Amino acid sequence: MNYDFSRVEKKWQDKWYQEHSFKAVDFHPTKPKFYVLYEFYNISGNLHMGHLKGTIPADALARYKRFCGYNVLYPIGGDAFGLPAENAALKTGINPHDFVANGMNLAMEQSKKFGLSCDWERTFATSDPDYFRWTQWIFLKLFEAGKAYKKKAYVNFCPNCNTVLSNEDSQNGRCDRCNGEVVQKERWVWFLKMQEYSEKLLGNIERISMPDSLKESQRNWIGKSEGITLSLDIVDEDNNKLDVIKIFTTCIETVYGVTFVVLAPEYRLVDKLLSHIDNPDSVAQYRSDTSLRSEFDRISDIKEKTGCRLEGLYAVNPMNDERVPLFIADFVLANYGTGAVMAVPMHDQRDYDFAKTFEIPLIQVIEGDCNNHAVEKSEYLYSDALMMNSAEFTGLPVIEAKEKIVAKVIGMGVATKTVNIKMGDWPFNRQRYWGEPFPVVFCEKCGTVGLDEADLPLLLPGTKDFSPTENGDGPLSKIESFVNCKCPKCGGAAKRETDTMPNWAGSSWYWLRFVDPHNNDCLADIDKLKYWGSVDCYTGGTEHITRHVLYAFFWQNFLYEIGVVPTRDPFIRKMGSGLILDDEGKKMSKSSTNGVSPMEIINKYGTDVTRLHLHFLGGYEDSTRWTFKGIEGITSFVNKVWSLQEMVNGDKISKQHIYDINRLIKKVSEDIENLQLNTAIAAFMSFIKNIRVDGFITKDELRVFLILLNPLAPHITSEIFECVYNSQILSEEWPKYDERYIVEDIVTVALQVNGKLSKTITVTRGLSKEDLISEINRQFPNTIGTDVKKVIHIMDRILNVVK
RNA sequence: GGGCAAGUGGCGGAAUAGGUAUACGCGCAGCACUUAAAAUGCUGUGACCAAAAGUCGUGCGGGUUCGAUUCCCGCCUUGCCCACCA
Repeated sequence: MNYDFSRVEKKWQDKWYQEHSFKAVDFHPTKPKFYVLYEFYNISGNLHMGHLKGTIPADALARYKRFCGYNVLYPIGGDAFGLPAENAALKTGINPHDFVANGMNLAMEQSKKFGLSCDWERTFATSDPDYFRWTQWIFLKLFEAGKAYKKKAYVNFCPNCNTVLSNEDSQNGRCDRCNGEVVQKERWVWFLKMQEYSEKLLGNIERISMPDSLKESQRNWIGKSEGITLSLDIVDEDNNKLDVIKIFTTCIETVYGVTFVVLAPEYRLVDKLLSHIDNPDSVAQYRSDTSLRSEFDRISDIKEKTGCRLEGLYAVNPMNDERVPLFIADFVLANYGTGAVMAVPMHDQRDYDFAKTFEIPLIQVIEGDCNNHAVEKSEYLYSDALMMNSAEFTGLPVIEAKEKIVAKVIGMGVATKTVNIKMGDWPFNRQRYWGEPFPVVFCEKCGTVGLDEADLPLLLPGTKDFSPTENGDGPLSKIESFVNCKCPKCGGAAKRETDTMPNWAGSSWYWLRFVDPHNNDCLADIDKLKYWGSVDCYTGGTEHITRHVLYAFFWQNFLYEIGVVPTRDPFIRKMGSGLILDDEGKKMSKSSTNGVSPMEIINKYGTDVTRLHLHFLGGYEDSTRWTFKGIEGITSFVNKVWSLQEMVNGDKISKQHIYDINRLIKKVSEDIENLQLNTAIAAFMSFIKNIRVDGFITKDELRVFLILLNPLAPHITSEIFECVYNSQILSEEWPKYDERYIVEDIVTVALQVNGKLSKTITVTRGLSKEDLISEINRQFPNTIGTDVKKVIHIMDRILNVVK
C-alpha cells in the first residue's frame, strides 16, 4: 500500500496548528534557545517556488533543533508595505488594506501546507498599525538623535507618471511602470545618517558568519577607500587667486600628469565664481542639460564624455605651479569624494576619453604601453614600472614614489590623508501612499517637529485616489484632513509630511518584534530580547540581500546605542538561498510566465515528496533548476519509507545494521546543521536499500530512522510513528551515535603504480605498511616487482609504488 | 569596467586539511512477474574497443607533487551583484 498524502498531511497540519505544537516559550526554564528565521514574505499573492526553496531548509533546521533539546523560535510574517499592494490599488482599485489582508491569509494558509513548524501566534505584517507604530517610533528616535535630516537632492523622476522612482524602479533608466525615460529632478529628500555607521557596519560584517560573496559585496557597497585630499588654488587669467578647491584621489603618484581639473555640474563653487567665468551662458546651458539627461544616457554613453569648460578660470597644480583648465562634466559625481577630480588622462581611461574629446594634452608619468589608451592603476601599481616626467621622483619605482609624494604633499600643507566612503546616507522617503507615514510635521514657527510618542501610530487616512500629483508629490498630499494639523510643540497650524517611508523600513528591524510581537509599551521587552538574543540562523533569498542586511545592521546598531536592544549584531549566521530557475536556467519570478506554483506540485505529489524533491535537486546556497525529472525517484523512496511499517521484525540485529544506523545518524545530523540536505537524502536512500536487502528493520531502528527523517518529511514520519509506537514523534529526542560503531573492520586499499590505480585489495583495518605489502605479494605476486624506487603508504587508503 | 561564485556522465548532482572521480537519483538497455501494459523487483550503464587488456577522461593551457576535480599561474564561458566611485 502506498503513502496516502492527502489524508495524512492534512491531518498533521491541522493537529500542529490546533495544538500549537511549535510554540516558542519565552524564558524557558531548562532548554537553551535557538532562533531560526526565514526572511518574511513580500506579500503579493500566492507564494512562489523561491519561498518554498528558501523556507523548508529553515524548517528542517528548526525541527532538528527541537529534537536536540532547544527551545526554538521559528516565526514568519509579511513584508506588506510597498509596491505590490500599491500597484494593485492603482490598477484595479482594490484597497491596499484588503489586498494585504488577503495576501497574508493566503501566505499563511500556504505556509501551513508547506508543513512549516512556525509559531503562528507571533505572525504579523509590517503594515499592521501595532507594528508600524514602532517603525515610526524608531524614525522618531533617529530624528531626535539628529540622524534623520532633510535636504535637497537629485532623484530619479518619471515625467510620464509624475513619480519619483527608487533605483530599483528605474533599471536601465526606464520607468518600471510605463517604460518611459527617467530624468533627474531636484527634490527635498529625507536622509538617514548611515554613512557615519560605516565602521560599525564593517564590524558587523567581520563578526557575523555569512558567505564570503555576501561579505565582499557588502564591503564593496560601503566602498571604503583610502587616498589623499589635495587642495588646488583657483585663479583667473591674471593669476589672481579666487578660491581653493579640494579633490580626492587614490592615485596621488600621478599628480605630475594632471592636465585639467573637473567639477561635478552641481558643484556649488561654480555659482560663486559665475561672474569670473567668460562663458556663463554655456555653463548654465550645460548644467540644465545634464539635469534633464536621463540616467540611461549617462550610463550608456560612457565613452562619449560631455562637459563644459569654465573659460577664464584655471586650477593650479601645487606640485609644479602649472595651471590647467577647469571643466564641469557629468562623469564626475557630486556625491562622491569632494565632487571634484584631478584629471590624469594618461593614467585614467575616463580622463583619457574626456581629453580626446576636448583636445587636452596628455602627460605620461609612469612607464607602460599607452597606445590609444590610458595606463591605469591596475596595470602599473604592482609592476616594476618607473616614474617619468615627475621632477625629483622620475626614475623611482611607483610604490616608492607614491610614499614619497604623499610625504611631500602633506609636508607642503596642501593635502591630508583621507578615508572615503562610497556609501552615502540612506534616502528614506517615497512619494507613495502605501507606506509608513512620517511622524513629523512642519510648523512655520517651530520648524520640523516630531510627534509625541503617545500619538503613535500615525495612521494612513482612507482614500480612493492613489496617484501622485502633477509635480510628483505623493497621494497623501491631496488629503487636506491629513495634511493640515496642529504643531505638537506650539499648537499652531502645521502641515504633515506627505511622503511615506520606503519598503526597506519595516524590514530593517522585524526580527526584534518576533521576540515580543504583542508588546504595547515598547518595540520589544528588553529581557525577552536578551533571552532570545541574535538570530542564530537567518535564511533568505539573495535578492536585495546586500542592502537589506546593511540596513538591518544600521538600525540594530542605532537601537543598541539608545539602549533598547542588547547587542549590535542582529544575526549570528546569515545564509543566502540560491535562486530557483526554470528549465532553461532563467530566474523564476512571479512577474514572468515561467513560474511553477508550489501549491500545484503539493496538490499533485504531496508536501513531503515536494519538500524532499526540492532538497534533493541541489544545495541550499546553489541556484536550482526546477524540474519534475526525478520526482518519481522521490515518490518511490517515500513509498518505501511507508512500507517500513510492514518490515518491523523482532530483535535480530547484525553488525552491519549497527554500523548503518550509527553512520546515518552522524551523516544526517551534520548535513542538517550545514543545510546540505541533498546528501542527507542520499544517505536515507542507501540505508533503506540495505534494509530492503535484509528484509527487516527492528523497532528501535525504525524509531531512529523516523526521527532523523522527520525534519525533512514531517508528515509521513509523524504518521508512521503514531501507528507503530502509539505515541507522538515530537516528544522524542534526537538520537546519538557512537563513534565506535562507525569504524569498519574491513577496508579496501587502492594499490597504485606511479600514482595510477592498478588494483584494489580488501584487508583488515589498520594494517601496517609491511603487512600490507606481504599481503599484496601473496594475493598479487607480480604487482609490486623489484625495481621500486619508493613506496608511499597512507593507512587504510593507498599504497603507491614509484618505479 | 569592477567584485564574487561556478564549470564533473545523456540529465540533477556526489567526492576537496591533495589519496580508489562520477555516491544518490533520473534517464536508457536487458531480464523477471504479466495474455499484455502499467506498477514493482533484479542486473547493467563515463568515452574509445566486439570483448579482454589498455588508453583517455572533472571548461582550456601550463606548473607544484609519488599522486591534482581539489593547490598555484595564465585564459575561456556562464550566472549573480555593483557600476563614469576618481
